[in-house]
Amino acid sequence: MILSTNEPPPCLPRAERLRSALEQAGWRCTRQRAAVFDYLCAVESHPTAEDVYQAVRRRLPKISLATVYKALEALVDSQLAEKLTSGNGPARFDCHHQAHYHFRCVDSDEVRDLPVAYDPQLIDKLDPQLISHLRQQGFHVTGYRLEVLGHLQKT
Amino acid sequence: MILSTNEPPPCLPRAERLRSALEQAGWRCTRQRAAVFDYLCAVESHPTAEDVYQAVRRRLPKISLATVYKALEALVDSQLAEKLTSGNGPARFDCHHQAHYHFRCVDSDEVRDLPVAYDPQLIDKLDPQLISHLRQQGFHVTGYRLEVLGHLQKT
DNA sequence: ATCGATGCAAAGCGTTTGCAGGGGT
DNA sequence: ACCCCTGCAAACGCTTTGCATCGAT
Repeated sequence: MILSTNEPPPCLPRAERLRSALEQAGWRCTRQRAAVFDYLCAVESHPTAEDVYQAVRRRLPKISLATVYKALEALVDSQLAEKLTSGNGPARFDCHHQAHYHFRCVDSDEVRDLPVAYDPQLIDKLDPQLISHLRQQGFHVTGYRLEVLGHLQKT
Repeated sequence: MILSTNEPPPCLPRAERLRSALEQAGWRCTRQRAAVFDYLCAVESHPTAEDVYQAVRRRLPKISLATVYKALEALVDSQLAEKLTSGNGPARFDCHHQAHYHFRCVDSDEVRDLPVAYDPQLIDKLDPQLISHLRQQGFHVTGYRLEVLGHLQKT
């Protein structure tokens, strides 16, 4: 969430946050996973697994695409990253751990974060009875996902 | 949109609506496409291409899966159906032409329509300046997509 | 009669898996 | 030393494509 300024500051440096989150989820902290995480944190866009592979290869020339996929899986499982599958093409990955919204280009499938505060109550605002109404029908609501769609001018 | 009662009544019977929409988009109206459309309109759930194939096969035993994919493409292109790609598995298809929201089961990837009125102004309500702000940065907003996430109890 | 649509099979793309060897704890 | 992780290649699931034939207009 870009504009949000009242969030707690990151208590741990990135490397420590990575290690503790991975280990808490039962994964080891390896060079490959650190390189994938560093790249994800460094870019504005939300790259595909192939994008990550091409970038990380410059630092670790022997890394394989399968390892990138497994590193991304470990990061997602450790809640350090999110997997975005709404488009037609390959999945995209996002390391911003605060809940937030996305803009998606319907032409290129590119994704960007939106500079708008995330509203945890949005579903209730649509219809205050929706969540309890759904629960009665066997739907247990855990969250929601909002994507703004449109065209992103190529520059 | 299940609960919406103030929408215009369908002016044309389903078969005519199908034919005119397909032809307007430059597609022919064939038995296979009609069978796919009829099935999509008949079910509550949002089936995958494979689901459609298995169902339509009972009416047209010689239809192929490739034809189902091409029929679905024609229906989507003719605005008679929508392709839902947000999950991890195969795409799902939806023939309800009114804009609406979905519930998605994070376990099974099943999708259902939500009985809540679609709000065209929702993005403005999040932040009245968001759309013009995005336009200044080269993002041209055309719409949005909202999915409620949760668990759907198996019955 | 024309030209798009069908059905079949093969290829395509993104992703996952099996496995032998390597590296983190 | 243990066991997880890596890198390679092969398999996988979903979707698209090439092509000869069929069928809608």
